[in-house]
Amino acid sequence: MDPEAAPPPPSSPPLESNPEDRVEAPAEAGKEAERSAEPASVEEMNNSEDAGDKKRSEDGGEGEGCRPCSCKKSRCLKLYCICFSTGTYCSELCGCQQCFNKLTYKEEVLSARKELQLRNKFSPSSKALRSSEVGQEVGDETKKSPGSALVKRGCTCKKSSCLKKYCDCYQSGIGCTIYCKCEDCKNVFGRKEDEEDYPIAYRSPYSKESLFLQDHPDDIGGHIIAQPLSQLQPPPWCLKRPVENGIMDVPTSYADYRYPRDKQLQPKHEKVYSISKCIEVMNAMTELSKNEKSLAPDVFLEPSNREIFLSLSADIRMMWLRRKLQNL
DNA sequence: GAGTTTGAAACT
DNA sequence: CAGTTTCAAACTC
Repeated sequence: MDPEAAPPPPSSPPLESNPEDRVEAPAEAGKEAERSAEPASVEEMNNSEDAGDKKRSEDGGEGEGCRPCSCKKSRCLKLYCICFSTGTYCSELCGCQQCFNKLTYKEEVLSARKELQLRNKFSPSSKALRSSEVGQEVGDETKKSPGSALVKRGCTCKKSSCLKKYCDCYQSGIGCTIYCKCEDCKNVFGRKEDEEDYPIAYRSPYSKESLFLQDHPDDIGGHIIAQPLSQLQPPPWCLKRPVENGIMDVPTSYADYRYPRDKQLQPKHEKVYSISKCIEVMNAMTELSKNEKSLAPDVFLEPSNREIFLSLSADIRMMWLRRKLQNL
């Protein structure tokens, strides 16, 4: 068979069905009201919806929040498809071909999901975590703790040393864990082998025994939560309580966190939230004027300011810093 | 942009 | 369950 040659919409079940089975109009044809006219064929559909000149913007469409895919052969009905794997429909942002992961083909999509669920495959994969929104449309299971799904699955990198985006953990900005089966792991966000080596401040607050077994609002399953190095942000759980005298307090809810407090942070804090790092990040903020940049170091004299500054997301960071500058 | 590499998913 | 193939994304040139 030639999947390139206008393969039919998948009959039920779509995933393993014979692609040569020609399928008539999509079952959810009624929903086609959204469109002015239903394409007569897949090819037409793709021509109309997946045209090469389609715009890729940050959001929009049915698959809002879905990271655009560009599947060619999977018809976006397999886990290869990032949109499908995250439980979202493909959108006009996607560059996929022969896509059936659309509301138009809801039945096919649901059928594909169901089949995977039967095989216990349709839980949010690591890919789901790459998406800005997870579990928009998938089952409750997905919504519960998507992060833990990644954690419990872990990565199995062999050649990338968990230093490239091939690694799900790395791509998600989290460290590898005991659940990972990676080889030669050098994940900069934390490594499974030598947990003792990476900064305590960057470790999960969970004890190893209880790791992944607890739910927490910010939990992504006990993984070390971190941002890409370029952003130099500490894990969010470090920010649960304000910094006092340069020592980051441990959240009360993490009372069972076993790492002794005296080992925590005092020296690490200075290192992680150093003035130089703040300035480094600030220098990259092109929107800041020279005048603002000259004043900002005064804000960074305060350790708590440094921590807040480095912890904030880029857009908020700017607002926060400007407010601080005004208050100087 | 084309070709290669990589790891996950699918298949046998 | 292990090995192989397929797939799409990441990466390199």
